[in-house]
Amino acid sequence: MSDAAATAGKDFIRTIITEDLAGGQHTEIVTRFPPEPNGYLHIGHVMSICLNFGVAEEFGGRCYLRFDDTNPLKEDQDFVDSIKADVEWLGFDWADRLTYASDYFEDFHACVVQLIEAGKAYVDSLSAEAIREHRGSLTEPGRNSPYRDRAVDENQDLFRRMRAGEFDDGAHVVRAKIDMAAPNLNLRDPTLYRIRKVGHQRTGDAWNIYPMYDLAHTISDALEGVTHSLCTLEFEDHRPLYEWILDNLDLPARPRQIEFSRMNVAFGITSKRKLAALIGAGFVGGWDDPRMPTVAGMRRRGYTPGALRRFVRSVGVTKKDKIIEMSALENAVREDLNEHAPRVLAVLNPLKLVLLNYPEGQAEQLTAANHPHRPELGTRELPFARELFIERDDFMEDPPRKFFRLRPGGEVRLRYGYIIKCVAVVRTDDGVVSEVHCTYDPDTRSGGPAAGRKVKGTIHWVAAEASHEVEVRLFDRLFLVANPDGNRDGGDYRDHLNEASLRVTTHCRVEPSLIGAQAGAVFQFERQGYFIVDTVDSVPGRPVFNRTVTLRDTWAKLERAELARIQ
RNA sequence: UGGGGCGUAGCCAAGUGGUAAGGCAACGGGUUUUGAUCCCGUGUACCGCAGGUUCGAAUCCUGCCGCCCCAGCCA
Repeated sequence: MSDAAATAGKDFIRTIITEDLAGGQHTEIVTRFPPEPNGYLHIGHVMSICLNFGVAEEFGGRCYLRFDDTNPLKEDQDFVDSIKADVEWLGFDWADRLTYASDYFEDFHACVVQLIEAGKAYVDSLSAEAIREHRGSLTEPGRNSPYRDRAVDENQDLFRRMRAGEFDDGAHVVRAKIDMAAPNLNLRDPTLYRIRKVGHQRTGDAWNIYPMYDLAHTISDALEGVTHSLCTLEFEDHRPLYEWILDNLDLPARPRQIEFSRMNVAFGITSKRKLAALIGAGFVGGWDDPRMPTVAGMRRRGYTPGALRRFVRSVGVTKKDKIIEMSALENAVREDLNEHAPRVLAVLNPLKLVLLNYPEGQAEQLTAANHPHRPELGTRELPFARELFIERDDFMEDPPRKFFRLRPGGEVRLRYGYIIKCVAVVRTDDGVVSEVHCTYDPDTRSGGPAAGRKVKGTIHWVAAEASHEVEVRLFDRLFLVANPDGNRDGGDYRDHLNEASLRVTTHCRVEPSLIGAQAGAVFQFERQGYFIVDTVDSVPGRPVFNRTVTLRDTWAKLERAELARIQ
């Protein structure tokens, strides 16, 4: 168990489960994660996955991965595959508990036959519009359908013929007979089955009718022996219907539905429809675009399962609407990556640096640690030479106060190498600095006689010859406002798109050890951030890097504060 | 104006009658050949508001206010 898990405390759901176990209501806990295969999993789903699989793990129970495939119009096998891959990647194991609501189509059908027999369900032949009119409104009760009191035999016959495909879509529907005046709209004779003469990705042409969510979900839970059916707040209103179904059918178990609030992360959206629209409009490259809040996107971005699980754990489970600040997610990512990512030297925006007193043609290898706190991760050799590249941002001709990187006449240490002093600047015709000339102090090499000499700053570098040019992609938030989904002022989420969310740089320079990096490998580019070798666009010998997240940057913060002060 | 939920610091979140944990953020400081990491330290949160019960209430009662969800043959 991680530290985060240990300090997270118990949420109300785990408290209920603990009590149910202690009180003998259950001897084993069974949960399920029931996605509809109609889109990619996103950060919000991660919460539900971690809760359901996590609870099963912690209490020694079982968790089903069940696809809620009751609407063949919207669902697709591709999504099934991506969801399985995502859950697995997050580190959860459903073992032999991979199921589909469609596995139970025959059971749902039998249940409805049973309800009809008991006079608790009927075939309605009103049109969809008429049913809507009869439903009433939030403040007015509904009216009974003229078909509500059809004879049991007629209902059975009609339902049989619906299944047989004798009617067109929309001709009939079967409804639960509950109460058209119920204040809870879900109880105003909810639809249980509808005709849809379309093939299903798993059952083919076997069915002409398909069950609705409430029926399918409740019965599936019961058939699988689910003890705690955990879902999000918007289903709270459905609980009375969930219980009505349980009460009126002869089922092998009685699950309890418990609702918790969804998790939203600021500056993002999780609506599948809107995410799909971003792809459709070409604003992002696909479901796995590293800027997407999808599991696939975050994976490609370099977020790790450990980071995501840590994050979810730190947020907690409650019933309060929440929008978590990005910093909380980034903190979890940094915590995880800091521990695991090997350090490496790379220059994002190169500026040529020449060591005037370093012998022409000389070259040497400097030893660098792969991780500052984990010596067992070893060291590597860094080629050093007369001509180097440093980060353009690490040199300023006329720096502000407290800038302790390189400046004319100033000294700085080259990471793992020597202390150097800037003696001259070369510029192009239009005045931009093209080269920095320095001298180095041979005694200050790491491990050398004057290695202990203190200078204010240390900067990273790469040898000019013995380094490689690579493409690096820098990402920023997709939206400019914290709650783009909220459209408080009638605005649309599309009005808030961050046009600068992707920056591609092709002239970055990395140390030679990186050239053979495997796709998916993660590194810390010292002083800059964490990067992953892109799994889609990298080719052997030519890695493309995605920046997962920057390092914390107190200098940038100082600069911003200073800027704010001046203005 | 029907029903269902929720309201503890900027964002999360403990707490369930005995006088407000923790994390993130922010702000100081120490260590540091990553301005990273690590380590210290800093918050009067009128516990949505107003009444009430009680020796004592974030916790119990009443009223009010604010926010979210529901009128798919979607899930």
